[in-house]
Amino acid sequence: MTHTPTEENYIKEIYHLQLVHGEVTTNSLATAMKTRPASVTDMLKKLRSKRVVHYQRYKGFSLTASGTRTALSIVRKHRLWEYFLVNKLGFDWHKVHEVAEELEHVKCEELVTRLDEYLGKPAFDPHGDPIPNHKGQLKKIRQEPISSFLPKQTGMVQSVKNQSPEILYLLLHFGIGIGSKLKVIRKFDFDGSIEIKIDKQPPFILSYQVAQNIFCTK
Amino acid sequence: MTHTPTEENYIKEIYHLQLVHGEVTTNSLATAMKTRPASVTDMLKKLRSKRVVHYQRYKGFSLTASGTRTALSIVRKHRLWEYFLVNKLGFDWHKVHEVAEELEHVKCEELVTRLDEYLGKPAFDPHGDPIPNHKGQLKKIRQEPISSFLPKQTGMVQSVKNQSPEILYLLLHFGIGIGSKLKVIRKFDFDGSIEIKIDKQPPFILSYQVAQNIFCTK
DNA sequence: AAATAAATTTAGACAAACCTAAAAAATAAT
DNA sequence: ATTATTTTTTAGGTTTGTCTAAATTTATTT
Ligand SMILES: [Mn+2]
Ligand SMILES: [Mn+2]
Ligand SMILES: [Mn+2]
Ligand SMILES: [Mn+2]
Repeated sequence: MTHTPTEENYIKEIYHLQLVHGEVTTNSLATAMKTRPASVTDMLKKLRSKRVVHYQRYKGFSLTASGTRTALSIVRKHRLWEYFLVNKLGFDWHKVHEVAEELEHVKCEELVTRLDEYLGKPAFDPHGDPIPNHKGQLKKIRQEPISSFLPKQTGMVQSVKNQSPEILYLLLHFGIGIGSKLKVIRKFDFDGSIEIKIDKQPPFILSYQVAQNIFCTK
Repeated sequence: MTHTPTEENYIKEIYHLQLVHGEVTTNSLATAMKTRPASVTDMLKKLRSKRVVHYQRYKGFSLTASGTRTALSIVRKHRLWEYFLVNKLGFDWHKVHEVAEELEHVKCEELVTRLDEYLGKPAFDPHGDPIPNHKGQLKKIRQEPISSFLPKQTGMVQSVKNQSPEILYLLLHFGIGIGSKLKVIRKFDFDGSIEIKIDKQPPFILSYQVAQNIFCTK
């Protein structure tokens, strides 16, 4: 079964919303897709006819097994391209999502296979998100937000939850990236902000909003 | 001015037809685009309103200066991606056109610049066609079809005119690629076929149809 | 159990890119 | 100079993905 770029974007978004919130609704999908609920309903009928979603009017919807496989293959392409853009072309990590949003729709199995090989079959994208392998399998890593770490504890950055260009750009300027080792110096109860130290850099303060989004392993 | 992928494909095709035949007509463009003359007329009105073509009904059309610049930038992207697919990902040269046909529409100036840098600012694509530089300038090479060479003359392959996957695949199997040194052994007047020798390979015969399409420098 | 509010779907339209069939203009042939 | 042929354009429709406004169903309050 072949899908239009628009269908693929819907499929990917349904997958993400299911993963993050456990469920999707017409409204939440409309918000995520920056479109109207009526348009979502139209698309759901189309995706149902293509066996991508289970859907009964007024009763909700979810990806079928085959729809999930499709979603994973799109996510795979998206993240492989992001990896390419950052690690081969030297893009900053906050500029690649938008471009990968287009590249992910290029239709060519051989391209995905060769790109994967060329990149060395990476398991994580530049934002620390797992890249599904050719079978759709994901590597999982136990990780906690740095905001939950205690003073004197050290964590290694594994991923960033909120991936807006704004927060990624901020982290770039703090010198924080995937793999950075962060030591918690102290926490300020008043606003939840945290003082952080990176080796060979002066300590600095992260707001709670930012710290919540930096996921680390101990 | 921003264009849809469809508009871009029309612009590129108008450019090619103008280059190869000196002119374009509604019918020739319809054939090239695998669509109907009526659809071409619709698109011409749209492209005129976007100042891409000069167009008067029943009087013909041609690219404006700005339309030509746009065409060159699409050709540039197409050929850079082809170069990438062959020289970085290891694709065979007869499989890349179709994929580049999609990649060329990805909208990101920085991507083109970085890709160009990454590839070493190549001047020719895998089929020997010139890649416009960032200013839209093309390198030209004096070249003749190997069918016009005389016995005992040697030529170096610079480009292939007909670029259907079929002829490219055939050449691949003969071991002929850009840069190959071909020595003409003899020519058969009956059908125009030519006996060719490549160093360290047994001689072989090329049909006139094929020989006509292999362009070489002396 | 009604009434109200929220979520979802339907109805009807629109723009892009395509189509077929018919009309109009340009070109070629007599 | 007509007539015939070819080329191009218009007229009117279709499909995809979008929209707004109205109707319907479900969920929440009272
Ligand atoms: Mn996308
Ligand atoms: Mn990512
Ligand atoms: Mn194209
Ligand atoms: Mn080429």
